Amino acid sequence: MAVDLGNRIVVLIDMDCFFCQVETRLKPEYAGKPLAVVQYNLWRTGGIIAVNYEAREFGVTRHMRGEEAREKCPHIILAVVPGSRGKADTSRYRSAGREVIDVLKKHCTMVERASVDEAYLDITQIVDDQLAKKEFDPAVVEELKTTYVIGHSECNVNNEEQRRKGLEEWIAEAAEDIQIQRLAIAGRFVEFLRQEIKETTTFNCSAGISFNKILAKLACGLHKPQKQTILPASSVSKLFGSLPVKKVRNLGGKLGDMVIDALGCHVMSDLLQYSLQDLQSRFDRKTGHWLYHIARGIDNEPVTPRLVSKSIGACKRFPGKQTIVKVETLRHWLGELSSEISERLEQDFEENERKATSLTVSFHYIQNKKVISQSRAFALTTYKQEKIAEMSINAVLKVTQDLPISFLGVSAGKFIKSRGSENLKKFFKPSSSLNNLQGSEKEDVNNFIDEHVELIKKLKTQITNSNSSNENNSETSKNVSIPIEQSSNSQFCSTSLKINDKFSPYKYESATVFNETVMEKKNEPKSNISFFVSNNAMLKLQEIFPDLDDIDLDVLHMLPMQLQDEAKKFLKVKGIKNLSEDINILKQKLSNSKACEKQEVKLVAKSGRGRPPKCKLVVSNYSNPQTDIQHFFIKTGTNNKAENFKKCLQCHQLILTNKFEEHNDYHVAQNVQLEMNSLLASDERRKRKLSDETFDQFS
DNA sequence: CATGGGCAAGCA
DNA sequence: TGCTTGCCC
Repeated sequence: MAVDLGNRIVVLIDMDCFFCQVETRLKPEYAGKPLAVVQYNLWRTGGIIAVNYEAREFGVTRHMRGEEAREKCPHIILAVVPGSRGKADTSRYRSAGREVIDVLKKHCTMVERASVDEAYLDITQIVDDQLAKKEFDPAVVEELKTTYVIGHSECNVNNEEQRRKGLEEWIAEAAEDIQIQRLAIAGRFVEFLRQEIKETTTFNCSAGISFNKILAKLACGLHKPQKQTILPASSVSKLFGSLPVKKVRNLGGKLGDMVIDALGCHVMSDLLQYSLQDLQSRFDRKTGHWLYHIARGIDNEPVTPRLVSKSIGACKRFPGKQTIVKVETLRHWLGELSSEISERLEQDFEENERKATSLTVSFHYIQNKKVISQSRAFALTTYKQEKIAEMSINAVLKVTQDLPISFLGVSAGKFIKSRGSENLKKFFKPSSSLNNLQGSEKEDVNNFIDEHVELIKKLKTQITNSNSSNENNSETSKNVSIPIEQSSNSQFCSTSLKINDKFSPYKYESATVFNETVMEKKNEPKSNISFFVSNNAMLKLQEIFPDLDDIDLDVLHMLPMQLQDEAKKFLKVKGIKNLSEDINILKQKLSNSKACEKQEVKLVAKSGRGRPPKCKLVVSNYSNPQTDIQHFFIKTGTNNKAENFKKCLQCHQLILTNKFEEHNDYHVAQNVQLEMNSLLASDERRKRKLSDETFDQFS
């Protein structure tokens, strides 16, 4: 029978025993041997946080101490998480996780980083495009070399014969079933992705392929490691007939216990007997609604494109005898935690061009033998370690006085884009490095300014006009842009500024020497400001001149030769007439989008091979993707009629027809933003040291 | 004496 | 904003 779970194809990519793989890449001699990763190793040989599959054979699991693991498996290797500032530091795994994300984002625009080693992908468009382009060929079965299909082989067993037989049995029905075709094409694509990950990072992973996040996640876990699993809609009911409630994402904790205890539901299909009203009365409205639908395999949570985390934090527990009782000790640890996040925030600023604006200090203290958890949040105006530490210490002491402290955490979040506007002025204004420039360089810069000052003023006027129609003082805004090019193989020509850490707004006071950061072209001479030329990026003139009415000559003097050349090229091909046309289109777009609150107009230089570059305008934004996009979605429980909705081809959500255009703008903007981020980040990473890492084959 | 460190999101 | 829950390794 036909089971409709919607038209999305959602994938979860999940690295196999990730921390173990990272350690094995560093020390290839670990390959093939039982291995666990522990945090700390003084007390009972540390706590195990990851176990490889060789060690699992011996019954070693997480939640064990290193000691216990040694009892079960005497030859086990216990790799210790690096220690820094007196605490475990997991940055090694975070950057390894980024490598994986970098591979994924090359092949898919809708990637949501769900954890350090997991990502959800919405590949609906990719699959349907492929299927539209080329008729389905059952021979794809030959490319599904590590694919299992639920309902056609036993779960939790990796048996090649069974796998192959089940797969062929399933594919045999493909001719009459478009959903089989779609999933098979998806499977082939995911095989490809996993192979790409393997080749570029050495890491193995598993994947789940289905119609939504919950099912993809579920499927992924059923044939680990190094396998991928397709969960067709028609197999859901059978699977749920024996699937323990707690195996489903979000039901692994207290809610799952409540479902079991209050309803006596032990497997998912037990939930089917309850009506929506039943569930909503026993739980809250939202939870009841979710339970009712998830019991039927329905989950509408969209894959929200996001490659970076929303917060950066560091914390440490001080259990038992280690509880902090002296102010001195408190100062020490908050100093260490502040130091770590300060460093990580600076790095994040480099990689992601954003600034955290909020700092939250969390702490647990003990009063009357009870642990009390509290947190305090502040505006974050500096990344200076001393300031962060001072704020944190004051906040904690104010509450705890002399009470013992068992936990400390510092976390920064509420990021805003740091490009453009006043932040750059801050970097440059106090700079004394102008003196470091050679005479000829100065001259070049001055010529550049003279040549283009009129043009810049005109641009400024246009930009201001465009912005004034949408004045709003909200600090968040929305990304709205005009598509630059649909075809994927078209060439773009662009230049973008990249500020390295010495330019951080929080460090500029002490920055007198500027490091060079040249991306893409490795042998370029050193310069004060880094930049890159890419074949598919965009020129962002306003980043160079954030406030065109208030150009600080010192700023312009600092422009490197390469940038000047690029800028000249750009400005020569740039015509005001062209620009004003684009601004008109832009204005029209903006007036349609009431969610757009604060715009920044940027120039995008586009050039095809053998034809002159052309300019387009892009309005870029500072926004929170979730909150913005969700306002377009259907509110469940409202009585909207089907004809009022239109389906979005990008995220496959039903959108209110009258919001559709706005919604679409969102995606366009998001894609541009993602592209920019990805370019900046990958170039940044390329220059980062990888020397201590080895790329030998993982077992 | 004790998995620990780390993320995201929901709720009031 | 502060607190809790859930999940990852």
